[in-house]
Amino acid sequence: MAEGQGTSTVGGQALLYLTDEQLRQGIEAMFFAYRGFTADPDRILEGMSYGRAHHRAIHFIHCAPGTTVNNLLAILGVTKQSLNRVLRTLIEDGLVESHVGRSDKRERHLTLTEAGRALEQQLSDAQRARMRDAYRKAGPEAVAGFKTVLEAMMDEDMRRAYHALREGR
Amino acid sequence: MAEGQGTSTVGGQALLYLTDEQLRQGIEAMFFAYRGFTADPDRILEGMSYGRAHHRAIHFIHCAPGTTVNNLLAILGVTKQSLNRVLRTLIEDGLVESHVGRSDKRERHLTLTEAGRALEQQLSDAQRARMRDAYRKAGPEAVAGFKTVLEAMMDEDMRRAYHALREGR
DNA sequence: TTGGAATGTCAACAAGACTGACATAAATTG
DNA sequence: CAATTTATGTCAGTCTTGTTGACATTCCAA
Repeated sequence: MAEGQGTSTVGGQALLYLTDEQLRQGIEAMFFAYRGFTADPDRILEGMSYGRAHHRAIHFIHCAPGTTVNNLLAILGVTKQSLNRVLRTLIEDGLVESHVGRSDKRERHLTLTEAGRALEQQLSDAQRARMRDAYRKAGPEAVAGFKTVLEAMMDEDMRRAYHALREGR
Repeated sequence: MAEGQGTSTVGGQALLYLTDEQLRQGIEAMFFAYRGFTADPDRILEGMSYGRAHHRAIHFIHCAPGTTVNNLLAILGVTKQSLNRVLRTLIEDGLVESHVGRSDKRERHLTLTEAGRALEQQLSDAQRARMRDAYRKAGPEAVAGFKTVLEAMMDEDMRRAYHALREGR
């Protein structure tokens, strides 16, 4: 049990006394942890004229190869104009390929090229390394709790997107 | 124990078999959860010509009233010029007050005005409500694990800042 | 007392988000 | 078949928030 976190048991169910101070602590932990979470890929990307936006696109194209622009838009939660700028540079630079859809020719299906996969690997290696270290330090029960809380924190539609990605694999 | 998370016990210590896929899952959970985490304050701020940067400044000035610009800079991890723009508008709009330091006149000490405290309250109410719901859904053990992993994910200097805030209260 | 370090401000610029308008091509519907 | 809707791409302009460079003020130490 975490220190300073009041609990009691009513009808066999543990309850939490959540003070504002405890919630604030969680909010700040989230803020600082997210900075750490993005720090390594950011460092790699800086100087190669890419940013976090490119990283996100590359990540999700890797996860769902052949995904459409519209699909990616929904996952990333940005406008098509914004995504398009990023995709254009990635395609120009030969990291992403865009193929006209077979059945629906309006759609463009996006995949990583060999070079794209190499960069994806480099970025996700760095991010996974930090994640792995954190998981190791914290231990398996903490990791399970971590994922449970994160999922509860998502909006409904993001939770759907999150699970959809998982099932698609 | 979370599903699909292999564990074994060696010398009394639980070990994790962390596949790339499991780590990726954590990475995506972090991405989607952070979106949810910032969604409510973002909604409140949109239309009042403030953004996330203003929220962060207000949050940490509230936590550490009388803090200096330099101090805030270290916590937020941005350049002083970037912070200054945000502070200037907050001061112009009467949400933040800046007082020249007594002992060191180079320093400016920052505090929230009444109006600033009101906005802070509104923003953090929204964010805490989401946090509280997530904590309730997940349960006390999950919350403990959540905080443990987040802390392990921070950079060393952010962890220091995080603990310093806690002690200062 | 003088030069450097610390602190904060102003100006200009870049990345990446946004909106709105519009073009094109393909699919769908009446 | 004609009209509409859908998926995508593009241009122009704006906003937020990050950056660097230049500079003023204040403090401190040699």
